[in-house]
Amino acid sequence: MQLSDAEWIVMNLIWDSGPTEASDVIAALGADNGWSDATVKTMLHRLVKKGALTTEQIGKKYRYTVAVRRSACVRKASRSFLDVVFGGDAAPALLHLVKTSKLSEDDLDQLRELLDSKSGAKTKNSKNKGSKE
Amino acid sequence: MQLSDAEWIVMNLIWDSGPTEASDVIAALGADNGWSDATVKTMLHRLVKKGALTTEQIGKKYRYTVAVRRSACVRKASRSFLDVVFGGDAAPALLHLVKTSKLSEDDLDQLRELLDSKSGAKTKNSKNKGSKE
DNA sequence: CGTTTCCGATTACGGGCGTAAACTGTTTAC
DNA sequence: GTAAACAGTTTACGCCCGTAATCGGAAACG
Repeated sequence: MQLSDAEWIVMNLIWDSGPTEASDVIAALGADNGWSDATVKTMLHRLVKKGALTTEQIGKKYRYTVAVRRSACVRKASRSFLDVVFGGDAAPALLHLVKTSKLSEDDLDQLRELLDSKSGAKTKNSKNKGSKE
Repeated sequence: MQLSDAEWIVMNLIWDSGPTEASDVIAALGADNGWSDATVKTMLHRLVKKGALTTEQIGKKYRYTVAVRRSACVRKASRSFLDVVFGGDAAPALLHLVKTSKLSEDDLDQLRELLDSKSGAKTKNSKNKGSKE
């Protein structure tokens, strides 16, 4: 599933909130993004058409429900980003992102753990590396 | 500077190779991407029009030279990717990318070092702050 | 009931993009 | 020097996207 920038905003909301009515999407996103009601409705419609959302009719209203897994879309977008900007090479991308991102101590710790878990099961502690290079 | 996917391919080549003639761009990218000569020429022209490339006439031929810094484009694309897909939150993005990427032991070590250097340990040896990314 | 109100569907429109043919001017080969 | 080759410029076209007005049917209100 291939989402445009604006569609990501809508999908992110519905992934976070669960099935949502159009009016709620409009309320939640319209003002914030400067979208008119019509614009939001168009996007919902297009998302249904492309299979990212489904509508179920609840009583007389419709609810929009995600039909694709967020993780799949994230994976696809990430892959595309890596391919386009970094030629598919993840390492420079990660170095860049880490360098340019604000990360909390907690974030850093989580990342360290993840790195270690990817390093065989060696559970080596990274804290004792050479201090300067 | 905002580059389309196809434009990234062209720009990546010229960033890597330095000033390049159209024929060389066509030779390097055309077959590989299934682009006709005309397609490559169109993209070069559009990149000039949008200010990403300049043409200098060397003798009777033209060379296309980058007019924007790669780092600036990478930064912009990364920012946009983070904003769109992860709501601007770098930490989940990094966790995801690390999880889903194949990384060599060297890559992992480099990342660990970088993480450590970002940790409160803002040691006074700030000699490597102007990294090029 | 008829009219207003909601809400989803249809239609619209300009711009960007991928793709590429056609045009034009210059250089080169016969 | 006239034709072929090359290279940059114009024009083209269909699709996606952001943005939105309008249509049409059902519900609610008076």
